[in-house]
Parts: sequence; C-alpha cells; structure tokens
Amino acid sequence: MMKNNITMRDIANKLGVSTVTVSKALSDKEGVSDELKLKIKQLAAQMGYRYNTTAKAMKEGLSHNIGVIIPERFTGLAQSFYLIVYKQISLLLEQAGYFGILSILSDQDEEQLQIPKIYAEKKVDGLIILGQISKGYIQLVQEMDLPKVFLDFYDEHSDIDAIVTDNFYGAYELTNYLISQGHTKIAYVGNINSTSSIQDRYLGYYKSLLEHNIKLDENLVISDRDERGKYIELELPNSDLPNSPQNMPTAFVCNCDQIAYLLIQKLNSKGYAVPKDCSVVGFDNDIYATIATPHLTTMEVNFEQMSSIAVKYIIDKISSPSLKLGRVLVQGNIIHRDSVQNVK
Amino acid sequence: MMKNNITMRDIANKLGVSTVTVSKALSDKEGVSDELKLKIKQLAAQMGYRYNTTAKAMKEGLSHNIGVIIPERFTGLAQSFYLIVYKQISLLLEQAGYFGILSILSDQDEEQLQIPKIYAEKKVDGLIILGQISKGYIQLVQEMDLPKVFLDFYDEHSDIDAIVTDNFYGAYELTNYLISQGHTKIAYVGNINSTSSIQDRYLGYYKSLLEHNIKLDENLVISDRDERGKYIELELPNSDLPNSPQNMPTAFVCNCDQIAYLLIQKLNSKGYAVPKDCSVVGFDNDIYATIATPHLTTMEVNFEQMSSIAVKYIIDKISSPSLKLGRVLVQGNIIHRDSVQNVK
DNA sequence: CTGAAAGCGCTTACAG
DNA sequence: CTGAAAGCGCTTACAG
Repeated sequence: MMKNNITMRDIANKLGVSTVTVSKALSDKEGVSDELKLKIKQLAAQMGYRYNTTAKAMKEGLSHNIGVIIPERFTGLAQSFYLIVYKQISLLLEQAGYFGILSILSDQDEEQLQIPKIYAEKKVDGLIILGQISKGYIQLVQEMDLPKVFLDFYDEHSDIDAIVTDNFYGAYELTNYLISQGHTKIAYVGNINSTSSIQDRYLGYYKSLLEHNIKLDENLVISDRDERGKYIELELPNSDLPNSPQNMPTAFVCNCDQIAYLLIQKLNSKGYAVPKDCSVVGFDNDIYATIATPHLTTMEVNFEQMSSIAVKYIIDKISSPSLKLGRVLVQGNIIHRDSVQNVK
Repeated sequence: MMKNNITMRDIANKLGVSTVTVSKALSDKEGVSDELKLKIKQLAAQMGYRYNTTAKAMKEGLSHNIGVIIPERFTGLAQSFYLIVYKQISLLLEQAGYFGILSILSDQDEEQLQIPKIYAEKKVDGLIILGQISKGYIQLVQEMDLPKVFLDFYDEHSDIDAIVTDNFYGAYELTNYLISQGHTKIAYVGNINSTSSIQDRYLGYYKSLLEHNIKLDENLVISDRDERGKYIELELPNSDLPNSPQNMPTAFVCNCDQIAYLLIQKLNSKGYAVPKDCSVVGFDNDIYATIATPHLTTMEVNFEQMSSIAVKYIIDKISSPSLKLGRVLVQGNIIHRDSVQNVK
C-alpha cells in the first residue's frame, strides 16, 4: 500500500534541523527560538503534517481512549437513551483530549463472561460501564487492571466507584408529592429484584409511605419485567374486576417513563382515565414522558452532570490510580406536567 | 505512575527465548515448534499478558479505528435514530477487527470548517459520515487523505462514495400505493431544498403523479423546516378555511415519520381525522411510526444493510485505496399500518 | 526451528 | 538554543 505520510523527520530534513527541535516547536515546548518555531509550524501546516497520536501513545503506554460498555438490551429502538448519554460522554471526552470507544455487550458475551476486546487488546486506558451488568460480569470487570467506573447503577458487593441518580430520594420525593395531592392508595410499578435503580426507587416510595403512616400493600407492587429485563404484561390490581374502582389505587409510581406510558395505555384500555381516575408519575424524563398522553409528571435525571462526573473522574484516575470516588448520588428534579390529579 | 505491564519481552525472558519467537507463537505464525508455542501461550495467559495494539498500529501505520462523524443536530433526544445506526456500525466494526470512534460535529465547527480532531491526530484509518453536512464541509472532507464514505446522503458535486436508501423509488412506491387506494389530491410535506433525501423523495412523489397524469400542485408542497433544518409550524393548505375539506388533499406523503406524526397532530387540531378524512404516509419506520395514532404506513429504511455495506467498503478501501463504490441505493420496504384509507 | 537487527514516529533525558 | 541516543512494544526480513 502506498503511503504518503508526512512525519517530523520530513519537516526536520527540509529545514536541516533535528526531529527533537521539530517536536519541541510543534508542541510549544521551550528550547527553540521563536523564529525557528514559527518557521517549523508554517512548514508543517504547508506540508499538511498531521500529528501521529499513535507514536505518542506508544511512548506513554497510554491510548487516550476510554471504553464505554453498554449492555445491548439497553440500546434498542425504544430505549436509545443510553446512546444519547454515550454521545454526551464522547463529547466530553473529546474536550478533555480523549476519545470514546463504544463497546456493546451482548447478552451472550455477558453470560459467558467474555472479556471485551477493547480490554484484551489494550485499546483503552479506562472503562465506563453504562447500565447494570450481571454479578458475574461485575466481578470480571473488577479484576481488570485499569480505572473503571459504573454509571447509572452500582453494586453493593464490589467497591467499584459508581455514579447514580439519587433513585431513593427521587422516588421518595415523587411519592411525597402524590401524598401532598391527597393520594393514599398508591401503587409501585417495577420488578424490585431486577436492578439496583428499580429497587432503590421502590425503597424511596416505601420510605414515603412509612413517613405518612400508610401501610405498604404488597398487592400494589406490580412487576413490569422478568428477571432478564424483558417487559411483561402489566397486571392491574383487581384487573379481573374492571368495574370496582374502589379497589384500584388512585396513583401509580412507575419506575420509569416507558412503563408509565405503557401503564397509561393499559389503564385506558380498562376504562380508567389519567389523571381523572388515576394519577401516574414516571421517572427519567426521557422521550416517553412527552409521548404519553397526558404528558408525564416525572423525575428528571441529570445525565449531563452524571456524565461529566464520570468523565472527569476516569481521566483523573488514569494519572492518580489511588483516587477513590465511592458512590456519588446525583440529585434529580421533579418535572410537573399533566398526569397527576389533586384529589383533596 | 506505576505500571505493571506484561510484554512479550517478559514472557521471552522467563522462557529464555527471543521476543520474535513469542510474537510468532502468540499470533500462530509458522516457525515455532508446537511444543514451544503451547508453552508460550500458557505462560502468556498465566501472566495475564494483553496484546498491545498500539505497538502494532505504530508498526503498520494503521490505527484500526474508523471515525464516524454525525452532525450534532441529528442526535437530539427526539432524533436519536442515527445513534442507533452508530451502535450498529460499531458492532460491525468490532466484528471486523476495527473500532469505531464517534465524532459529533457541532453546528459551529461545521460552519467554521473546523477539522475533526480524529483526523488531525491520525486517530482513524477511515471515515464514515452519517447524515448530511454542508457543502463547505463536504469539500473539507473530500480533501482529507483517507478513505471515506457518506452514509444516508450524497452530494452530486463531489465524487465521494455514498450509500443511501432509495429515496426516489421509495416515495414513488408510496405515492403509487396511495393512488391505488383512490387518492388523487396528494400533498408532499418537506422542505425540498434542505437535504438530498427530502428532495429525492419529492421527486419520486412527483414521478408517480406524472405517471398517473395528476398535475403537480405547488400549493400542495408544504415546507417543514427552515434552511438550517429546524422544524417550522406546518401550514395546511387552506388552513384559514377549516370547514372547506373539499379543498384539502385527501392524502399526505411526508418526508419522514416524525413530520407525519406532527402533521397528524396538526390535522387533528383542525378537526380532520386520520385516516378517515386524510390519509398520511411517513418515511423511515423509526420510533415515530408507532408513536403516532394511528400507527403509520411508512417506508422502512434498511439501515442494517446500509451500515453493513458502509463498514465493509471502508475496510476494503483501506487496503485497496483505488476501490470505487459510486452511489449505492438500498431498497426500502413498505410497512402497512393504519394511516391510509381506501377511498375508491 | 530460532533469533539479531532494524524500524514504525514520536519524546525524554542528557550533553554541548 | 540545538541535537545524538535511547526507548515505548511490537513485526518483518533476513541469517543461521
């Protein structure tokens, strides 16, 4: 293959200087006269010189790439939210002089504990894991010899640093808000054994009930997905008795906007209007929040801040491996829309 | 910074052989006895050796990265479709031994003809440009010294290879279908000067009209966005006369599903029901197709095939720079749903 | 079957 | 202010 690469050597030869001088001039280091520096820069531009990052990487032993691993199940047409977060991360990385490499983790690779190529081939200096992975895979990641951080989930049994939205407090606030609007019979929708987020949101909901002396009713905890994360048909309490609204909750705390969206469809199909008959709140403030009719009152997750902390941390950790972050909780923000009715 | 890197040197030293032998053994090359080869592989695994791609990249002058440039305006919450395509591309690249680096092109960088970092720093061996860029930027890309391909748009004035869906034929088919259902007064929705896709879809619509001896009515060509791509309020024909349905088209060919979705809302707000009063077809089969009520009859774009051609081509082109692809048209596929009424 | 030498394009540490 | 030497971790071409 023909290559017409311009290197520092070429510039040096043309000017009768050494590559050392060219290197110093191009990176604005001391030890070259201003005059020569200018001449070198001009010639470089004129010759179409491009800096070879690979050589630098070789020298430093650092690729200046950060890997972002996302489990495939979180990247479908309907759930492209993490891809938007990835975009954000890649932008922030670039501003910091790094580049992101996306690695989609298939269900199969996750199950078979397949080591990601980006790690096995030393493609990256650090890893951001975006989206809950299995226990086994967490352990695999933990043994990897580079800085890593979990984003949007954590694991209580490993000490990998994690950045999550304040799920607990968010659901707590949302439930408090429903109660302030006069609701007392409030359901929670989500499989509370499937991810740490869903579980923590559930606990926040529960805390709010406790504080208001409302007894937790297990019949009002409605699962939304199987253990593999696949959505299942929602079962309304008393769904076999469509005409007994007195047994229905007056409000639903959904673990995410998409489920809130699906729940509303289900409620409508059973003859319940939202928010007239039932109030519904979501979580995430993603695209489903404004696709739903009515638009959802929900908890906005501050992904920009979360991404920004993740990027800053992972880069800092490359130069200071002893850095510890622990578990960072990023506060969300209630967005008031039209899915909650005041029943006082 | 402490580094505990295992290199081929370390393995070689432990075994009292040369790095050449280790290199050959690990990459299954000839010239090492099977016995020694096995011993080397075992020791490598045991020592936790990871292959250093950067060294290989240095040697070959090839990074084994492919850059994917997406203009920022195509990556919003509501339009994350290209990010899903990016995911697909990154998966295909990984299968082929490459990695994708996403580079989001901001409006500002596009306007100021800022050279992408991934190019200036020789981070990538090839470039996939996903989504229409400005004329000026096309020229900048054209001058770049590496293989590149346009995905989902093309430019008639440059000879960069391009892979697009068959917009022309797709809109032609969709319009034919509407006519077969008895429609004759058919509008087109889209700014026909904004992108090659919208323009070609318009021309396909027009060809169908011509073939059926239906006169093109310029009042039925409705713009949907300004020259910067920002959506504008849709103006229905005769929208000032809400009660004169006799002047309304009975069908609308929309340049994309999102606009079809917005159009339906607009129609509803003016008192027109879809598909009872007006039929609507979309294009893309993206998330808006099933968010809309009714669900849209639309043209499914075969992005999997398009991505796969793009990846294959760019990789082939790295080893055979003289390769030419021209403009590849990938056929779409009509998806029949509920937004078209037979009016015969 | 095995290995010494050279080189990919930079940078660092040192000498002048 | 300027540059010769060495080295980052591999691979290729050649010699034995």
